[in-house]
Amino acid sequence: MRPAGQNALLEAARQEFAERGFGSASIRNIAARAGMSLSAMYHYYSGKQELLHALLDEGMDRYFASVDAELQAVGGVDAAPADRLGAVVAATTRFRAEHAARSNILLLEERSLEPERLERYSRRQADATSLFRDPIEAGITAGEFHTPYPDEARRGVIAMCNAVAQWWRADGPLTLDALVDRHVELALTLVEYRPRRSFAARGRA
Amino acid sequence: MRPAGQNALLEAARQEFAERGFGSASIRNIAARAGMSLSAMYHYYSGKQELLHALLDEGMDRYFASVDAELQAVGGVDAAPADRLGAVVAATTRFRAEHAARSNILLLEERSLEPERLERYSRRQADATSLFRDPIEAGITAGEFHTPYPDEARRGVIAMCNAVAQWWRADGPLTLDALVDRHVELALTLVEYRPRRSFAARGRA
DNA sequence: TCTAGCTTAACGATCGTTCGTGAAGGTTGG
DNA sequence: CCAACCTTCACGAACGATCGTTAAGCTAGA
Repeated sequence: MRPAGQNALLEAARQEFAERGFGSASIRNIAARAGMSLSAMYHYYSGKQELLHALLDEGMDRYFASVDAELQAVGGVDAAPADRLGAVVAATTRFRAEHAARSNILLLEERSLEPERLERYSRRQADATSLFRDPIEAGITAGEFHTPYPDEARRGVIAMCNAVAQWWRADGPLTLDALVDRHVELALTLVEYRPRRSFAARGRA
Repeated sequence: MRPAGQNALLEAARQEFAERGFGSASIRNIAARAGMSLSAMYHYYSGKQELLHALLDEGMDRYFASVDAELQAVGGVDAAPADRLGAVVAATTRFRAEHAARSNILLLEERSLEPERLERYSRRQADATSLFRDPIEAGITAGEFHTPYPDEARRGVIAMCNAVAQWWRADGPLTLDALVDRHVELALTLVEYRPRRSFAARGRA
């Protein structure tokens, strides 16, 4: 369990970074938002960079946890490719919407990381990419996805999900549940999902 | 025609903003990159904000010019919806790739604009959105696009195109021409483009 | 007594901006 | 023709403010 002060600090930094961007954010504002003095912040984090690093790490942890949970819910790695891709798209869309500030920092502030920290972050980002790549390739191998461009389709699906953090609003006309469903459908459309017909088609009209 | 010093200034600011972000960018660095003193910069632009504003305006001008040219090439507003959407997707993809720095500033630095300048920018952004919306709705009306979710499909297409500015590299494995073709195909897949069969199908096998 | 948690005060650096100056060049009035 | 004047473009120096960071010390609980 994290100390309460540390949580307040992370939350304050998240808001400040998301609103102004890392460069324009001031650690004095962050400390004030967290209800503590500037130097108290230094008791928990050794500087502005480490604050960003902690935010990115924590955001990644949460994201992977969300996707893993959704993947397990549909049966894990043994599930059908369409179900796995659907789970990843659903979890990602939901995460971008429910954690917009977190997501925007993850997506936009990569360039503010110092080189050695960027390396670690890039590794985790590659892991996130393969969450989409694996089921798409499995679907193509299984003959259920027919897109001729799996790489570009994957990038398209990821971009569609990520963009949610920038436009979706809880008080908007579209509920999150509806959006998630539509994104799953659109993703399957993009990879040209057409399930193989069973040789013994049962109960046809 | 813009003075040479002004062009050098815009180019320098574009690089600096794209690399570090508006907040972390220093106008001293920008002036140095442009090969002039800090005060000389103030002769052309009244401050950091106006530099950003000029960049965004110039970027928007160029983007609309690119799309308009591509639209005219396929026949303008009278062209078939699929051709119009294809033209917009092609022009946008190409612009994001060929003007990555410009595009990233357009896409990421909106939040650094002061309120009154943001208003103008948002208006132009809405115009850009309707470049995609109009042909998609025309395609649905014409019975050629069958997606049940035109709004989300539009957002997906736009996000796919925009993401190009963040990942495509000229020295990568994928040529720009090939990427443009694939994006057009993927966009038409996403809106579920299925051209109406002619009542008088000619020359069928 | 020790330490975790927090304070105020201050450091040097850099920030965006402003000021005063002046060289160069064209324009105008006599 | 010349002198006065204006505009354009550029410079170095300095402004006050804010930046990230550090130092030294206080306080309460174990």
